[in-house]
Amino acid sequence: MAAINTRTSPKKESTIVDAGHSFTEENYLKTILKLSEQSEDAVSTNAIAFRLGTKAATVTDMIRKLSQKKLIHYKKYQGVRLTARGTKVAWAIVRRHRLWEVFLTEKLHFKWDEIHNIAEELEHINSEELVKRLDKFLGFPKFDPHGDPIPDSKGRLSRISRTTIKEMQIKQTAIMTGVIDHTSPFLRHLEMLKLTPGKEIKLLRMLDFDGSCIISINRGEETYISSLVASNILVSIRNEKV
Amino acid sequence: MAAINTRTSPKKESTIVDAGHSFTEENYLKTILKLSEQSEDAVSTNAIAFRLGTKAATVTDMIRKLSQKKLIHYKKYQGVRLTARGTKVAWAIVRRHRLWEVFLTEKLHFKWDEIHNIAEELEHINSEELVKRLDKFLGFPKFDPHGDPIPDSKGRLSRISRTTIKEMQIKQTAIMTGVIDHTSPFLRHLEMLKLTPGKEIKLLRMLDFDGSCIISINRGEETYISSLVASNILVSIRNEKV
DNA sequence: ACTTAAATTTCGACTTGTCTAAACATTTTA
DNA sequence: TAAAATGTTTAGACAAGTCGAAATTTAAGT
Ligand SMILES: [Mn+2]
Ligand SMILES: [Mn+2]
Ligand SMILES: [Mn+2]
Ligand SMILES: [Mn+2]
Repeated sequence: MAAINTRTSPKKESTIVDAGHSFTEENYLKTILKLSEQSEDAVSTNAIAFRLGTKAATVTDMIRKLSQKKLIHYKKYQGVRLTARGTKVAWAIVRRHRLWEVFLTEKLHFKWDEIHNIAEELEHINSEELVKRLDKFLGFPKFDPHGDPIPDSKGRLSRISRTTIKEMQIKQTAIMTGVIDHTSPFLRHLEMLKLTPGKEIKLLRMLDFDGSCIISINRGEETYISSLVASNILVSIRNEKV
Repeated sequence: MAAINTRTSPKKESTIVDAGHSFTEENYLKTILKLSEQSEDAVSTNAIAFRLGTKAATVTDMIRKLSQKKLIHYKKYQGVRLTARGTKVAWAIVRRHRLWEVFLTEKLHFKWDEIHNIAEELEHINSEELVKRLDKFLGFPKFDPHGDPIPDSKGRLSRISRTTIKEMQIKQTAIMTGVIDHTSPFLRHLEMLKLTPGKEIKLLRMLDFDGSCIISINRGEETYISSLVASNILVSIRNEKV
């Protein structure tokens, strides 16, 4: 299970600011960003190791390196936080990932559960110009196929208020704008139900004893979804402030 | 000048046949293919080292590895040749490279001298399905932006007879179908002259004392090109057998 | 043939990214 | 607050890819 992925970019061109991170470094940065979003606390060694499928010892080494490069703040045993620079670099990677995901679905017609792994590789192609042109080619999309926001070239990202179906009021209407669970089985299930970002969802009933929901999609017939499914679907309710 | 590029693909999916070559291995295979095309002889260690910007010692190591994997034939001090399998793998990489080049020019509007380095990275994204869909998206192109043939998914490639302008007869007409020199300065020079694949070229005069040529492009006004330029432009003359 | 010269391989050695086992620090929990 | 559990770092090793220097082999020259 050795998933090695090294690259010492000899890119002398590219942006002066921040070029030359290996595949591996980039994956660590992205992972730390993801984990940072999930809680205020510093990100733990174990959490990183788990998400990356490596061991804690390995993470400690990389943490040292990233810290030396001033991409993360680190004090022994205290976990890590991205620096301003690290944050910028990490978002740039996420931007590339999500733009490629749009490309794969919109242009190559991949299904939304097939794109993640390919984008996981494409995101490391490190050319400022490539990303700029890809963005334009795709029409400057604001969200990826899973409903996640794509930061613009300056790192600004459209934040919209999102809750799960579970938190909706009965008879309330909302637009589906994303998923929490990104795994293939879940995505395929949603596709089967024709429950994809952009659809209008009205919560008709929520069953007391197991929390499952009856909804209508685009004002069509009633659809039953389990509590688990409902709690993994993100929706935006009109007229809501962030 | 350490241009490292490692990857041990943990791809368990993908084609059963031939997956799981590192970036580095792929670059060696492609290089050996290129050098094989330039002469009948076995490819020498030094030639590979030179093209890859590495040292002979390094090449010897990789050669052993590739040989062990049955991708090349190798006897000490005798140079290497691709096996049937190695040839297939190498052409698949070339195919990906050239398809991405088409994408970069046709869809992202890169100039033909800017695409090589980016394609050099994209070619290693190893997904059968991705390449298949990209090919379709691009309309199954037969040639890349430099006029080089793109093998189809079975490895078949359209061979057309090509010579340089220097070998044309006076008053003869031909279609530009490629370049020998692929460097940026040369490509930019040709672009400035509007001398790109597809153009109709008529050789009007060839000067004796320095071999420079006067040609017309698409029946337009006369254009002067040096002997060096003429010898680096590939053309196809109608009604010629391979 | 015998002696150079050139190309190739072998021999340590270094860098990245990884792992296991053992040591050390911080938290829990009784 | 002291012992136990959990989390993190250190130490030693390994595979991949690379290099310089030295040893070998093949090719050339006379
Ligand atoms: Mn990745
Ligand atoms: Mn996504
Ligand atoms: Mn390459
Ligand atoms: Mn090309």
